[in-house]
Amino acid sequence: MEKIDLKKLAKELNLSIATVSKALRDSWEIKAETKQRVRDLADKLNYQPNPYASSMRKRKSQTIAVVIPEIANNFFSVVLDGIQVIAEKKGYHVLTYLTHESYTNEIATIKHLQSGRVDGVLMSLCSETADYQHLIRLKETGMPIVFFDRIAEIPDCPTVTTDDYESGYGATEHLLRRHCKTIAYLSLSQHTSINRKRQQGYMDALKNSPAKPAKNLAVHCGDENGSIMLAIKKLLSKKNRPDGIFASAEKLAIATYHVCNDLKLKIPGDLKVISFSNLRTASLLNPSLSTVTQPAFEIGKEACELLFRKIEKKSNNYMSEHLVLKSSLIARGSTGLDQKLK
Amino acid sequence: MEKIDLKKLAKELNLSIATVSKALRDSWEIKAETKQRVRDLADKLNYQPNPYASSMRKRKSQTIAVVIPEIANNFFSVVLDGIQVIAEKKGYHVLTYLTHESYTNEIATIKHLQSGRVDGVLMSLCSETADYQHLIRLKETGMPIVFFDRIAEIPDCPTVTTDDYESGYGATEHLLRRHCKTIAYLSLSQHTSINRKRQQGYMDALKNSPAKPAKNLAVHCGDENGSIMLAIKKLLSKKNRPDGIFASAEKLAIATYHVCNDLKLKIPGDLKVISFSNLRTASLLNPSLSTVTQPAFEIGKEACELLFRKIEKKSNNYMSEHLVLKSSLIARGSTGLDQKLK
DNA sequence: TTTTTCATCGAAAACGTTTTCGAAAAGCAG
DNA sequence: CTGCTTTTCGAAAACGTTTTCGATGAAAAA
Repeated sequence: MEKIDLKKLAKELNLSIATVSKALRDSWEIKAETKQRVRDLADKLNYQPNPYASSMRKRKSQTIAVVIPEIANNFFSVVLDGIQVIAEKKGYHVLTYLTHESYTNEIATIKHLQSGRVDGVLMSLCSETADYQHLIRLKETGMPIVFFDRIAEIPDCPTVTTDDYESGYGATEHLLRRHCKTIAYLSLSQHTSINRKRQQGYMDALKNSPAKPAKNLAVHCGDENGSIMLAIKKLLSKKNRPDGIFASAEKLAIATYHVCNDLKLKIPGDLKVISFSNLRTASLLNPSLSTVTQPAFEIGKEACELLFRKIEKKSNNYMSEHLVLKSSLIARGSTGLDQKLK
Repeated sequence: MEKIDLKKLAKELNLSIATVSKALRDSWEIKAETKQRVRDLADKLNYQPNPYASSMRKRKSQTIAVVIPEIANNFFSVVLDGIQVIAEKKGYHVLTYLTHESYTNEIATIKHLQSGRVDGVLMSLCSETADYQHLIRLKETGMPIVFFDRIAEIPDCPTVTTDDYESGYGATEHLLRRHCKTIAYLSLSQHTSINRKRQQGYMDALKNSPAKPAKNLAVHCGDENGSIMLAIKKLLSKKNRPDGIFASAEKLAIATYHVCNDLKLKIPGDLKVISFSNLRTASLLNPSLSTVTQPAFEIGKEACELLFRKIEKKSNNYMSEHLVLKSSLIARGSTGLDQKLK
């Protein structure tokens, strides 16, 4: 089964390579009968054009890159699903790169992306990233970039986010309404854009509360399981431990559940918990987990569509678009009324 | 920021393109001093070789494809993680394609892969696939293919699987030991390789049981949530409904939990449940879910390493490798003793 | 000195497309 | 029949690399 290319088709048909090429892309220069002959043989021999030769000549790769911190994560995997759906519809191919929350990985990946391997980049920053120089350089090469969720504040870069400030405010307010007196805010890193907004929402909700809780407790736990468990265990072992936790990432809530099991703390009796999460099993947990759920699939789709708009006509790259989708707060057992007495 | 290529470097350095190219790949033909000059300028101008030009000339794309049914799935996303880790280590790029459990999608994707876009393919079949002609054709073009989990029985194709028969046997045995009298087996599709083996294990375990349950109940639920819920609800509404369920996919167990909530059935009191699953929150569910857990990350890594062995030396493609990893059965609350009386 | 070897580099072909431009043939009007 | 347009096709350049092979000059051997 030898590789079949334009030259072979041309020889077989007694045509030139140019004619075969044009026939296959349905050019008006070629008469209908010839087109049919070419297509028939191409189908018969199962001709598949070499995408790299085509990319080189057209200077378009029909490929986009998705750069994300991790893939084994309910949020990112669903976002990727949304991206794939749109990309496939457009006939584009998707290269994924994982930074594993490492800044140096992110830099290396971004640097490589200058090579022309892709026509555009969809990206969510890693938790360590505090400097955007590498991204600015990439952007200056003319590469279309769309950020989602963990965005970089770069001029003229479209973004797709959720209403993080409002969600943070709402989640905190929810805990306050459930009579929490001391509410801790848990995050992976203080560097990310989403953390800044969610934490600000948390702080403002506390400030505006009539109860006026004394202080605000923001704990940045790092992104590895070990440090997370340690930080939470330390937090919940203090004499005046919080009675409410607002986790800004799913794994923080999971860790909180485990720590509570260890420390024999009852949720929601001793501690109420609400978390940003896309867990499909949130309602089946013990107790069911109150969540702020982001529309991950839509985020992926919207970000991808925004990217294609950038790719297809660079004209409007002076007006940048910032799409903000709404998360939904779903109250469940983990912030329910005290069940200790049951 | 204009694109910088070999020609620009060559002109700047008063060298030929050939020399610059060879210097950058550290050829022995070029003297050390020249190499240094070239590298310095390349670094300074942030030169990134065009991968498509390189791919064309070398007839190697440094890219592999991963074809999977879905990505928003704990198992497949972790497998992908393992794949990415190995691929990145090898300097390879990863294209992912989702079939969304559709046979026609799978065919279209596989057909496109004949184009030379990738050097190898990692694949898990979609649930509808019962015919392997498209895969055989791809293989006959010389494309290295490694199957994992849902494999195709094709001669000389390496596979990475788990001990599905033994796990199916073990899970069923576990339910029997927990005094289940009527055990149902739930699957998405009867076509997949894993289903055949797991179901065989289930049936053999029933046959070898001293209690000798009357019949075996295998229910193929389809892969969409609607049909799954319907099938399970129907199963659990029968007069002589089963008192044990062995789910061969995570989403089947989730659906079972929801149906039990609807029908006011208690797990494990009225119904014991064990499931193939990679849920990280299995232990936090209500009740905690007994699982057969596959080593997803290792599956991804091993499959990818197998693929690279195929890519790097085609010599040993007569001896095919079939790797079988062990799943682990973790007994939890959902198959615990009757708690109805508590 | 002449011949051989070695070290270093460049010219050019090749990878498989796409596209520009010109050529040939055919149709048409005058 | 002549001049013009239209239709249909092919030659060749280009995309940015890699690699083969030959050229050059200098050093080593004769």
